[in-house]
Amino acid sequence: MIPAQSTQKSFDVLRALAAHGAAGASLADIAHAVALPKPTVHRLLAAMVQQGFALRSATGRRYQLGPEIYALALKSQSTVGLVETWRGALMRVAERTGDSAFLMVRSGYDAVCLATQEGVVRVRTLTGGTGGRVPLGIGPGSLAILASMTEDESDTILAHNDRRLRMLVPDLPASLPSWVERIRIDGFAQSGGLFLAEVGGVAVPVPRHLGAPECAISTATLASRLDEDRVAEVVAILKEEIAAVLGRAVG
Amino acid sequence: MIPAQSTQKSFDVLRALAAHGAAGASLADIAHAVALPKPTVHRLLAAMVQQGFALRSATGRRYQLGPEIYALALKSQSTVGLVETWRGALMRVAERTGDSAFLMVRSGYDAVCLATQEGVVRVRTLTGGTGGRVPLGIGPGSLAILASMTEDESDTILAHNDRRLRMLVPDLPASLPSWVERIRIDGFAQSGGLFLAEVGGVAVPVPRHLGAPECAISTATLASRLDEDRVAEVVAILKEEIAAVLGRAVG
DNA sequence: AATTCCATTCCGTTATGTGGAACGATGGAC
DNA sequence: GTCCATCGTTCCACATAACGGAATGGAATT
Repeated sequence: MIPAQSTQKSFDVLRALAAHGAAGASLADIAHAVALPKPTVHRLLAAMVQQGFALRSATGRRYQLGPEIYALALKSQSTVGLVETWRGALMRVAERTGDSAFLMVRSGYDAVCLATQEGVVRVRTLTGGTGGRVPLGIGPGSLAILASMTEDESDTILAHNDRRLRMLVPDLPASLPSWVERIRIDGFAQSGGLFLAEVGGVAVPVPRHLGAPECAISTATLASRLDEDRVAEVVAILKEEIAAVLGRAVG
Repeated sequence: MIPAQSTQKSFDVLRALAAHGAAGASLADIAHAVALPKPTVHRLLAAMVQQGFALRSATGRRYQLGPEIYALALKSQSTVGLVETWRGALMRVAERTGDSAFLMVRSGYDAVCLATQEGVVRVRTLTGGTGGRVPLGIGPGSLAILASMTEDESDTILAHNDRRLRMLVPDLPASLPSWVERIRIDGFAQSGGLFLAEVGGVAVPVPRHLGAPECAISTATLASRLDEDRVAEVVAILKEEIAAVLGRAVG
């Protein structure tokens, strides 16, 4: 494994802070979320507060993300650029399909939602909106991202995520890798209704280009709206809009 | 000092990544910026790339901030809320004064600029725009933030930043603490033209409220536009707009 | 082809983080 | 007002995990 294990702990704490809402989280909450003893988390949080990565409430019993994260994000030109690049496509997809559209990007072993465009039809999604995350391996956007990598890469990630995925979805299909392979061939991913039965979605991977991370454009809508013909229709729209942004055909 | 020293190193690396532009930074660049040996930085970056906090170019020789930071920022409700809260005030300040207006917030030992509203007059500022940072102790916004803390706190921070401040401004006034004390009494801070001679600015601290971090609203303009009367005028406008947002008088 | 700069791996050393246990603070119930 | 449960904080002996100098491998530049 890659070294710098103590670093991981801080990162896990950051994500745990993000996962809790505006109300913030107590030390015990976070310790539980990251499965580390309280003294360890206490030490990490103290350092993070000092550096502006975390914020303590006046009472001192609640923590939340600090302004440093936001300030760094403002300087993350490549990601800001990515969002700007695709916002127009999301708007057109939402307009043309009537469903909600999402920009999903790989971040470590997760897919995160960086931008959303609500359509006429609004549903509760796996990620729960902007900034939400899903382990790579579940959800159309997430699967499309896996399909945009080499088989080696996606297999490694799926192996790494196995535990987490099974925790979320007990009856996980036996062979995700072959499912991903199928997506590579088809050129799109479709929600299997595994997680939220009423909700369905479609995603098309964005072809790798100039140092940008792996990403995909996806939609979410009511499962009942997604018969076979409609899937083909939505996929075509996604491919058109991606092609329009990249200036070349997507296939 | 607070423990978790290895955590600090990752944070320093993140800031170094942010400081470099869209072009990214090489391993050697970063190692130099954070004053750590290459193998150490290499290890940290490997972990950060794996977690999505950093991004490697296709060639593998350039690093930049990854999407994880942006995703976390989207979930930093308190900071997002802060920016939303003050954006209107910035617009009105820029409108009424004709100068540029800034929301400055404390983040660790720095003041960071979270939002900007350009006025008719545009100048180069200390922070260099949204996401920019300055050590607490220099610049009107930064000084106003110090003035909004207890004397103990501001003195501790000034002592901590002494080295960095002297590096930026060789002829730093002997007693910053008493200058800050003065700002507490006056209720506003004014740029001393220490850094950029042609540029001047004014800042008013936002009174501490409901768990929000220390912050201030500041303006920047041509030094020539800032005679004594004008300073009083701009300060009055800042106080009015802050009061309007907080729903109570400032002063 | 030679040179320089940069990234990467190795590995013995030790500084660093670790976390159980004990303590102290806080707030809610009665 | 007292008791109790929960949470946050400090301490410290211990072992792990990070460290970084030196050597190696690659890539770009002359």
